[in-house]
Amino acid sequence: MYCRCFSEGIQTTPVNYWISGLAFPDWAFKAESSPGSRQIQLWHFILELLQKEEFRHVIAWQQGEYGEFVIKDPDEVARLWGRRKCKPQMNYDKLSRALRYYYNKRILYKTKGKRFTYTFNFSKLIIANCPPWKVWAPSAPRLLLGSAAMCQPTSVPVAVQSEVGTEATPVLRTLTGPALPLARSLLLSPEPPR
DNA sequence: CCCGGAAGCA
DNA sequence: TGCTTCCGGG
Repeated sequence: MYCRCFSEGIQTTPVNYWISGLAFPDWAFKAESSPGSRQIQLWHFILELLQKEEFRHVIAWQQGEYGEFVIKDPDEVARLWGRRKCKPQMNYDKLSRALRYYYNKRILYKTKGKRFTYTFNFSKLIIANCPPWKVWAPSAPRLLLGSAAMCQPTSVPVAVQSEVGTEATPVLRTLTGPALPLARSLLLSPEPPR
């Protein structure tokens, strides 16, 4: 039977994604970035929900750890995910199992003690989806601390891209506002907490 | 709730 | 490969 649920729920938005007001590289959201599967990825979908204000009562970023988010309405998130994937029997139990598979892939980790709360590992997410032609040569001087810094995100503030080659910490000092968290995530997170 | 093994599916 | 489904266990 033909499934038309793709047209329902959340629409697929084009370019320029924003997370809590800061730019996020568009290639990180492209399904083509993940070889082998052109289906929508769960982490992609979660990011999509988080990006939209109309779902703030369902899922939202949490103050505190950067990348930390809370699923305020697990049933609704599962319903929306099931709609997108044409799996009407989806529920939070199954969805959370899929999220748990991200632990070993280091895309997500659980914030223990906090209910329905997970944290994105942005450095892993970016390095895993950064196209090869945008990854700097390994022979290039190790200017930054983390492996994610090998990437050159397209939508990151110009100040980061241009000055990132000199010194890391002065750049962070010059950055203000919402750009800071991403810069910190990229520059100061060599390896995420296990 | 949260975890992760196991099997199955496209 | 990236889930989906099911489930025993903590």
